[in-house]
Amino acid sequence: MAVTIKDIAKLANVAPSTVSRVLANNSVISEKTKKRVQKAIEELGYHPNLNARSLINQTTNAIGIVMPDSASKTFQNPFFPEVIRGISSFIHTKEYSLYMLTGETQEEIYNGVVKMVQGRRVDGIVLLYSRIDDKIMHYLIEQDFPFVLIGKPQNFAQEITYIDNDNYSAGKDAADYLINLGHRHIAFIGGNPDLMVTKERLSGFKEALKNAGLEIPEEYICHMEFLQEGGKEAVEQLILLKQPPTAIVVTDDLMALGVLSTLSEKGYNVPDDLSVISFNNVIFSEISNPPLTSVDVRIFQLGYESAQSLVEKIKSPNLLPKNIIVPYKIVERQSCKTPK
Amino acid sequence: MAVTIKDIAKLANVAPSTVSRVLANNSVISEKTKKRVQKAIEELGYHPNLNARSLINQTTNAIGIVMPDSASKTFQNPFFPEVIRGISSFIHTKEYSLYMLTGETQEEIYNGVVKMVQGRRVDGIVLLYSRIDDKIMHYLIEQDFPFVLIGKPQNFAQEITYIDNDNYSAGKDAADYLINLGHRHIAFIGGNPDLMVTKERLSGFKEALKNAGLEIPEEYICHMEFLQEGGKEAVEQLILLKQPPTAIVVTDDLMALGVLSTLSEKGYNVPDDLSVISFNNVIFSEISNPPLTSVDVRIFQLGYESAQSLVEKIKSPNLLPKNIIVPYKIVERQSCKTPK
DNA sequence: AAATATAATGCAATCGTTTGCAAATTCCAT
DNA sequence: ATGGAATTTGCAAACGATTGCATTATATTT
Repeated sequence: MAVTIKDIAKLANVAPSTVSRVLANNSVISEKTKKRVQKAIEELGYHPNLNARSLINQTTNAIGIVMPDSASKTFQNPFFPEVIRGISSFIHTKEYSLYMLTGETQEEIYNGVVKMVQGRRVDGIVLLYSRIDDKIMHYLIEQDFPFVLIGKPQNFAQEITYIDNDNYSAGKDAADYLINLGHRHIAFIGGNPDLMVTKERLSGFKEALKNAGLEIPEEYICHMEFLQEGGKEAVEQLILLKQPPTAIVVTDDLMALGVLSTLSEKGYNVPDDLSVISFNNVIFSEISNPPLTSVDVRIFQLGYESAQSLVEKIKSPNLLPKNIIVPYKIVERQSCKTPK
Repeated sequence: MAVTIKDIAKLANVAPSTVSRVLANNSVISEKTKKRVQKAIEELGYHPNLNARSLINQTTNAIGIVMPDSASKTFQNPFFPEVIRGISSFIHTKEYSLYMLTGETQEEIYNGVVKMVQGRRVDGIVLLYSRIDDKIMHYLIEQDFPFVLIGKPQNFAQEITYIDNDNYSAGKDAADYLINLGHRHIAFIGGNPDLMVTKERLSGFKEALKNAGLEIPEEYICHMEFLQEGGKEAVEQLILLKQPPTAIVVTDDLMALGVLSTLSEKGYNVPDDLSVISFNNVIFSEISNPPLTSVDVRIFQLGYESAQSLVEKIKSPNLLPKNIIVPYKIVERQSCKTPK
């Protein structure tokens, strides 16, 4: 049987309440008994039962992180370890711990979230994605449960604390980058169109082309899975067009990898025959062949800041929502070039 | 205020104990009241408070996963997301949830572990690494707390449930692979020498060279960080030797990446000037330049099986320990070749 | 030494469940 | 109708902490 506060009390010859107070470093306890109790704690190797504590305090000192659905696929994307790293890094300074929720379907995750929330397992939640019309987000709002969003919410932007890049501008900049290189036929390969990132980057992309007076044939816009295979499929379609693009904006490095390898299989050279720019600048974008020009969105910082905002929000629930926009930067490598 | 079992009881006009029993689907409750209670639960959107439950049941339905120290670095290695994916995938079928523990120093993690364990936050733990003389493992053994190890324990192998590859043989096979290609000067770049993986792969490596009657100059054995930089440093030392190796065994793909890029910086061609074989076969090993010949250790399966063993162990604590050896396979790509 | 003020401790209720046991209800046979 | 068994339900004590309030011990003043 585990050692409880009562055991300490008995050993130190005080009441449990006294022990509790020395644990809380309550100043009302005399130095003498404080010492005595601490010795007992030391001796028995006591550690408070966190469940009991949570029960009475209505607080857990844990935060939950919710991954997008089909975790089994999505976790392959180095984006996620990197955000988590950022989150971890912050919460560690605040003595919070980390609950992780994954799942294959949205339904499964939704159930996990209500269990977490109503079961009082965590004090707050960070959503690692922003999906259009997301049931989970609605639920959290309705429950008035502390949460922050990595990404931009579709609605209620004023009422939600979120951490994001300016993905619209980033999409625009990426496209402009290619336009400035002289490209006139630029395609877009995006991930799940229900995700706000995809949407935003796409509208930025379109805006840039429009400003430059360029056409956007419908077939130039593809939406695929956020994985290598997604990139592969998209490329296979694009190169069959009568007027294939000379450049592609890809919304995710992992997809870009698929693009690259498929292109090389089919005998195309990047960047000589086709330029590719992508997003996230994850660890392997510099080691691909050729190294990818990619928009660095500072994933770690997204994670770190989101955790920070969440903890703030937990501590002061009626703080006003805030939005943090993390800067991005195009890091140029060797996958883009002026077209022939 | 959250809705509790008492609210349900009041609404359904029964005692809390009755509600509890229908929740547990206790057969002693009549169909009629069961229906009534369920309706009330539905109506108020009740979900049990998990802390209260844990407190009385002495069980949490959560497992903890413990990362190696310096999480901020180590998490960059795709090995970890992939094990976690395996773990997640299993525990999801069992309605367990996931606690994640990271930290910069071993001390920090140790404290996290005792907090988790004594604080009764989790029912069991999976250690994602095996370190020589690991304080945390000793603690878990001493506390008789359910845990499993990914990797091979240094001692007590009989008393600990662990999931591992046969890293000794894998190291041997990797070296033999190079030997069979005709290499006579083979170096070894390993990660932290305190980790059992490193140790085992190294002894396999040595055995192979010994059997082939090859020398192993001391400078041929390097121990570095499990990161790209580690690979970089090692290479810089190796190429300065009067007799530089013609092939290298690297114990981790990420390090191998550093090896590859450094080699190419210095004007060496892989595999023409130097062969490289590494371990883990993580996602990017096929997209590096050149694609890496790597020993696939089935990371996902390591995770999946470990979770399964842990849950078994939690449910039947006096089950005998067992060891699961997951098969590995060398997947040949383009980083190895017969020396000139 | 008594009265009062102050500091230190303890009592007991509480958080939201579960569960052994007692009490109440229903059922059936007489 | 009545007794007794079988079926349902409720009471109350846990689980291990925290905390407002009462109480006791100590210090201060007269």
